Amino acid sequence: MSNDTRDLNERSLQLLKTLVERYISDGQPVGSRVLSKDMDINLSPATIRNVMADLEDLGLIHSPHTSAGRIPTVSGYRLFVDSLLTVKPLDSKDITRLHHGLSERDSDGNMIGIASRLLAELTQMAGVVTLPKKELVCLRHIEFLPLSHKRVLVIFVTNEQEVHNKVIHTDKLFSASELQQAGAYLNSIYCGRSLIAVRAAVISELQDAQKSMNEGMLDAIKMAQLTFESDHEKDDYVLTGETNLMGFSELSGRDHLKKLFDAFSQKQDVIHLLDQSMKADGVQIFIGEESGYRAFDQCSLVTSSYSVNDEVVGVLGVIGPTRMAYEKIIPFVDVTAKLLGAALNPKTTTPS
Amino acid sequence: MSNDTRDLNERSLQLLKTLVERYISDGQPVGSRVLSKDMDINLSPATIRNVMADLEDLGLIHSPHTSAGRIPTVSGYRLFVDSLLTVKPLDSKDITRLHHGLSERDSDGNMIGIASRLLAELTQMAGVVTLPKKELVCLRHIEFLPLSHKRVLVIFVTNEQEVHNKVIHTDKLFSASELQQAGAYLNSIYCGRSLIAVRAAVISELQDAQKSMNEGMLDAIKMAQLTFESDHEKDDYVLTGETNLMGFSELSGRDHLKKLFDAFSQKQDVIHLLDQSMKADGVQIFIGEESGYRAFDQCSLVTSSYSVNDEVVGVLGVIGPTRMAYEKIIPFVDVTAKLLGAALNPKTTTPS
DNA sequence: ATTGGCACTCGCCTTGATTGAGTGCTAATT
DNA sequence: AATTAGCACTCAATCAAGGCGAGTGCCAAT
Repeated sequence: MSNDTRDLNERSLQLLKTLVERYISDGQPVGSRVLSKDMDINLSPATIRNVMADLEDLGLIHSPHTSAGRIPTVSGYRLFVDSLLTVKPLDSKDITRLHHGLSERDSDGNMIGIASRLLAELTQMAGVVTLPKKELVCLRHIEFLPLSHKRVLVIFVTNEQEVHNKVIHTDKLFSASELQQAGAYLNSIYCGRSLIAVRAAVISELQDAQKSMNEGMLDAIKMAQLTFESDHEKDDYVLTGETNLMGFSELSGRDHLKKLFDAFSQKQDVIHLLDQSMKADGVQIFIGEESGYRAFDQCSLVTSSYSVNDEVVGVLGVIGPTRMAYEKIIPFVDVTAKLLGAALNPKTTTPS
Repeated sequence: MSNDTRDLNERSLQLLKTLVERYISDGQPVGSRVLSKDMDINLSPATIRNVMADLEDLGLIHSPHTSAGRIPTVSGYRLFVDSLLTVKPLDSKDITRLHHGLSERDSDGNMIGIASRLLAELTQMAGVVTLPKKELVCLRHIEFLPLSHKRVLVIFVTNEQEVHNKVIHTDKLFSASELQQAGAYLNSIYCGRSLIAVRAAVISELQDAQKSMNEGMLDAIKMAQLTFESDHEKDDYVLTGETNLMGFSELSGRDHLKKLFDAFSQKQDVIHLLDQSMKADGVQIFIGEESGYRAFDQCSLVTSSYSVNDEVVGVLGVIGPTRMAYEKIIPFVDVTAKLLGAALNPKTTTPS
């Protein structure tokens, strides 16, 4: 038979849609009988069976065994979300919750964590939000405090109110006041620039030899170099509601669950996956094996990048079983991303 | 029959010990035959059976069903760990790992996290470490940065190098330099005192009305009050290696696992449990239902408080199935607690 | 093109028989 | 009096067989 979806007529698509919807809501393989009752058009089970046979040939659905109904394959889900889906408007309760949670007032500063918790709580699945990427993060304040053994505690604030800290080892011993001066100096020249820019500037300063710098300035630059030298704070994300995933029977095979949670704490695979969504803007979906990571074989990931000042700075999303209510999750993720972007935008802060 | 453990003679205890050890290593109910082969003293299975019947009457062991061997009850485990255990010296590899990980050099500052990870990794169970309690935490540095809308970002450093931050809402608008002065003022008077002490001092200052204070000082005190007013940072802990627990078949009932992980993310129950260990010093053990929390029915918790300057400041421990190798875990937790305490002690830092 | 009919497949559940590990009890032995 | 051997008994686990039912595929009729 053909394996081109163009062979599908309107009715077949409608049928596939109904089947996927039914399977998503019931979790049971759906047979020709129930499908015939579920469909708008009246068709006998026999006809349905013929159509389903075609859909199976196209690899859109399949039977777990001879005498069970059909369930969507990954391609089936894919076609469904790409072309058949009728997105539902957001629940008004959810909208209020999102607005309330993501209004910059009352925030304890950690918007990322809040967004993640909201995603998890309102979808009853796992919510994930990446930290905004560093290129877009600009330095607001930096400061040094002395520790024992020629170590120095660096505290720096980025964007509005994100506080970071790091311990660096210096060549020589500095007094508190020396360190304070160094901080003041660095603040005066680098404040407001992006971390990437600061790193570049620092390196070039050091290479240009010490032309017109006094020793204090040089020490300050050196410390800045130590502070920003590596990706001291790797790409990272906040993941919450993992436990929600334990409720889904399709994920609850023991080794499966362990693989999944291990992947969560390794972080690496999740990061790669989220990075891919970074490029495209708008909502993106990975269904089952599409992700390419074994641990997520039975999961779908609905993501959206979020932007500040029309520049993509991060990704957020929801992780759940492939059998999830895409028509609700997709707009939900979309809206959350937009609201988070707005909440992070310093210009747009609503006048009080 | 009697229900007093004094009825137990040496041989019965030896037998119980062997039984528990065997069950811990195999995970199977242990019968009279294997036990007879496992014991030092040569006894026939029949004799063993008689003794086991006594132990069962005392509630120390029980049969899951008529024709299975016996497994220890909670009381059985309790007697075992209290009186029968022969603790094994720590593996030398583990000692090196601990020393290496908890030496203050190379630390990225977060000793608590490191300790937790070490506990989890070396025991292959879950590791938990509470943050040091606040009474013992002293203020080292405080600083304010302006945000939009009359909000102020407070950054303060406690102990050596722990950085905290919080957003407070102020009555009026402050300039960056006003805030800087306020910070300098507060540093000059409160630096080195414990957070509790600072809070008390701030409150009394405010009550004493503004005797000889200028407006700047008053504003500074007010901000300090906002910063330290509540338990802004609740008792908290760092838990790692949760996924290790998914490997144990005895915990892997789906709802059970969910309850457990929910308890972990609620944090509340775990905190209560850990608080109890705070009082006693030295190693403490909760076996199965002893904890009083349903979620931990199948778990044991081996904890030890850790101290800085002979003062208990926190608790760490290991969470695993009741069937765990207590003879190794107990000394392990003990040593880790001592090393963490030493690592946190500012006086004891080894000279470089 | 659609539908009814029918044989067929196969997972699921129940039943029943078998096995084997382990017990409790009693009577014999030390 | 303590220990042991012997024996009947219990009960989970395993397996095979059979019935049930949902659902299919195909064919012939509409």
